[in-house]
Amino acid sequence: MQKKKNKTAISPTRDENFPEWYQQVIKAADMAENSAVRGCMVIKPHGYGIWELIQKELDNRIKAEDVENAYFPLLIPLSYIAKEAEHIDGFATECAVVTHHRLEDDGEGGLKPAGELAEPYIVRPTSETIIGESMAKWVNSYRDLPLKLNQWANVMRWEMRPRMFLRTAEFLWQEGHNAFATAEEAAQDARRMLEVYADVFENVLAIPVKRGQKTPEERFPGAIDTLTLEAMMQDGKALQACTSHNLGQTFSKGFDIKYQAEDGNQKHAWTTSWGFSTRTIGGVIMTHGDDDGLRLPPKIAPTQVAIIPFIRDDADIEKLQPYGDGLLNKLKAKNIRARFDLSEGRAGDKIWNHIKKGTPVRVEIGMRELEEGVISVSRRDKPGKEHKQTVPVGNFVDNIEDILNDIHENLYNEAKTYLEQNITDVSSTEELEKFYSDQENKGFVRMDVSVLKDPALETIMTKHALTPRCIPFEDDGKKVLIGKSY
RNA sequence: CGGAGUGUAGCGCAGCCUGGUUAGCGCACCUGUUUUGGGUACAGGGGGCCGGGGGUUCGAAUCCCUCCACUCCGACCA
Repeated sequence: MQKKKNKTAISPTRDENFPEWYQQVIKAADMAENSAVRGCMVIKPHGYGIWELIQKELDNRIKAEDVENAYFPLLIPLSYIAKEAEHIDGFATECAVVTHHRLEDDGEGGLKPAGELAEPYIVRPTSETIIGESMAKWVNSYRDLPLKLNQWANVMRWEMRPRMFLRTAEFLWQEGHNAFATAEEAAQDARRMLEVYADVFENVLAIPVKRGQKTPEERFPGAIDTLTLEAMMQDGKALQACTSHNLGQTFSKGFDIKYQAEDGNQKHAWTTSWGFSTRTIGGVIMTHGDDDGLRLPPKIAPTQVAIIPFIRDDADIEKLQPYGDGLLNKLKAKNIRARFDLSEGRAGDKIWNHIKKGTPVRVEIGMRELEEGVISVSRRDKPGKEHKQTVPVGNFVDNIEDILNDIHENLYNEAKTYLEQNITDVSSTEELEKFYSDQENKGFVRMDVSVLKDPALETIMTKHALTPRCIPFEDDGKKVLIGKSY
């Protein structure tokens, strides 16, 4: 009867043990599980359904920026990545390397690699190099620019410490790669694509973010400028959500992406790259989840409205089925992702399953509702049956978009309040030290950007595992946010 | 890759220290009855290479060695 004592569907609670809570939410929501390969996960239908919805939203926005989708190979010749010193420096330690192309009998009942490759391939950790190689071929004149490409792909980084969604050895993402004739265009592009990401975070995922610039030490290997969105998880740690890089001429020089300008001279292009990954799903969990599990913002909920029948006997089903189907069809006609759950099983269990999976709206129908032409509506963002409301079917159908929007707003505002309340202004390194020495304190600290040149900073940062998260645009580059991060 | 911990049924755990019947419990699952509006109740039942390999022993979930995986704290990173 332990479950009855627990008022929460997930144990431990966030307060008791946040990392363990995170794992349990993923399990309870049936989103993903570990695979036989270290650091790699199986994304189950509910987790992948969320990713597909995120993809659709982001892909539409990317296309609206006149970027075209393409696909580049998984394997990259070793020589490509070796062309750019800074780049290889950043990724060398986490590259998977393909050295053979055949298997043969090892004489002991097993198999061994054979057919050693003359030049090994690496499994892409990112694709700047192989795309740069193509761009060099495709760009001849200033008329070929800008060239804007995106690919949806998997990449592999051999991580030392994998965590579901947040840091897996293989992950899914989109990587955009744009090339321009001028430095200004590239700089603007990096900033614009960051804004596309911010739009997805705020208006699709309901996650508030701080837009800003990375410090030089935190830049992407090979970038001259890295822009980031930093989100705050419910344990006060930062999650670097997305990054957009101004690569300057690093890769255009490394791969000879040259064009003939109007004046007839050969010039190197200016490039950007920008990525958004499945890590985001981890951000959704840690931003919105509660002690009953996942809470999904409606725009990425595979099921937005779950209709759950309360059946006493078989005679009920005959009457409730048309009632539920009627509601289901009306919702579908409005492009609401609704499901009518007529499967065998107890209504209470179905309710809890939807709670754990984060379904935004639950509708209960029974003989009681049927007789009065009403339904009972519960919202995942307002837990507890005291918030359950009984409304006429027509009224509910008319207002469903508003309800979903309201849930989105509510989740966003809750997270926004948390973010702002957990940013503390601090004016000296002594205060910084004092702040993080108190275990009760969490979140980000905001300091004058000049602190980055203070020799006293590094010791404190190392001691408390802090990093500069970003130099936010909203403070005109005068401030820096510091915090612990994932 | 360093430090710490954990691997026993789908999930959560006990048993291990002090080796010895058919390896237990709760939830989930199956059958039946009973119930039905935030996880009904009772009864019966199915499901385990006790993470893998090696060793010690008459005998290993239990002791020793060694791999592997997972989790946490770091270093590194989306």
